[in-house]
Amino acid sequence: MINPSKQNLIQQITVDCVIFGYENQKLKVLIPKINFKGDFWALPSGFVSQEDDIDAAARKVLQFRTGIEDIYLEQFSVFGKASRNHTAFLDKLLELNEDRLKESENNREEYLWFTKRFIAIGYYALVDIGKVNPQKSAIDQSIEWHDINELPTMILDHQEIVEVALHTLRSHIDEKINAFNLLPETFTMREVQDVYEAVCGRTFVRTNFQKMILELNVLERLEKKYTGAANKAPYLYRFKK
Amino acid sequence: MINPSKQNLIQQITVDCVIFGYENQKLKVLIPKINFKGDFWALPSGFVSQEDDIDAAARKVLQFRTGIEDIYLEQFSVFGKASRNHTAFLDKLLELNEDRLKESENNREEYLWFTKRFIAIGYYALVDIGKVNPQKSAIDQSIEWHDINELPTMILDHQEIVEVALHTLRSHIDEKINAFNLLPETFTMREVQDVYEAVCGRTFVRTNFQKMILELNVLERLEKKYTGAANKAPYLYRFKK
DNA sequence: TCAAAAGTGTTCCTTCTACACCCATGT
DNA sequence: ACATGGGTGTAGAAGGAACACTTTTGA
Repeated sequence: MINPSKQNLIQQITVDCVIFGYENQKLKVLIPKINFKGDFWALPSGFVSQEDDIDAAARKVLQFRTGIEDIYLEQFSVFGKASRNHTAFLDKLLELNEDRLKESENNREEYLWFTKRFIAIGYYALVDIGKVNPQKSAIDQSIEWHDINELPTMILDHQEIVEVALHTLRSHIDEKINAFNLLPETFTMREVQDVYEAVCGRTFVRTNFQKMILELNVLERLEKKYTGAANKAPYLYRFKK
Repeated sequence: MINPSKQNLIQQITVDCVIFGYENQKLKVLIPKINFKGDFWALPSGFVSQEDDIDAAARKVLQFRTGIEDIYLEQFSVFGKASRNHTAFLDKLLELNEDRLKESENNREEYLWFTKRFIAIGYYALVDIGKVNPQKSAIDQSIEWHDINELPTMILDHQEIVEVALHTLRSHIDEKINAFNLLPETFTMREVQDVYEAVCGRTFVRTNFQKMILELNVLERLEKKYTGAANKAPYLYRFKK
């Protein structure tokens, strides 16, 4: 990585991204693990270039991590405690990795950059796991989808950031369901319900769910879908243009 | 003002505050006018000291402008376009005020500080105008309450910031009505309704409003209030502890 | 004919809205 | 008595939740 203190970035600001993923009725979060001794997990995040809108900065993080171009994302909150810095994390990391990390002028500058207090602007997105090929950054050991109920212990306040993101996602799911591009061009009501249940972490009564969704007035009904299964063929739907 | 570029501040970040005020069934916004030729209005805002939580930075702005200690405020959004800078505004201001503003090393540094791109973290509050004695800052010519429907033309995107703040205020009024400390210790239902109508910019049917508020379950009914008016005495209420 | 999954309709219940109606108060 | 503003009740509409019932499908 190029020493960020030498780049044309806004100081003390990060965009921290909660990338929710959906697959097989499960809601997950994409979390990289840092390639140093000591099991450190941290949300995908990035700095803000002087030339980028903060939305664009977040978009870059998401595009890099997921490979998806047209991704829908939303800013949901800011985390700005004065005590919010990476000092404790970095010191622990340095202690455990003395062998790899030597003192140098460049490292010193980087240390000073990173240990300043940082304000995080939180963004979330929700993507189809099947369409994503998660990308490690240069400092990552791995990057994986973690079930929303089994998150690893993350650095700083990243746990809280995920919680606020999840809360926002749940409360906005109705308006955003088509923006996330999770469903194929045409789909059945069952598939919509599966997404809702994974996101909201609860079940819905099938028959009432159908009415609820149809009343949002965003779907149009197409022909039936014959799957070969021994049961009634469900209708296909697509989002209205 | 002390040259901000010499203080221990986070760069390129402001907290911009939309201070809503209520009085006589009217909703207003507190907006200073800058003490230079050219009619420039700008929302009260401040920088973030390295030692302050961003919430604390916003609180300081509100305390200074209103004199109120225990003020309830809420962060609602971030405005972070790359093009978001004060250059156009400052150049206009310099052009109109050549006589007062001379080139100097200090002014030059200040100019460079202010013309950088800034990210604004938006906060709003709602206060009782009767309890506030609006304070001008050193650069203000005046500071006044403006009716929400007759706002002056403000610099940058401050108009949009107010709109988003208002939208957030309206959607949260139910949960926040007691936090804002707008009503006296005891009050009538009519007074509550007046606040709601001013904030929401619409009327409510009296009888239904009463039920709606009582179902929030935050009020307790006290004795009646005899005003001397020739009509039935209304009950007094107060917020439950 | 049967099981599985999907579609429709109904019942019950809660909430919202408009409004009728009565009550208390001081002149 | 009466105008004024406040409190209560109710009828009708609208919206949700639970569930019974029917239909479709391939084995």
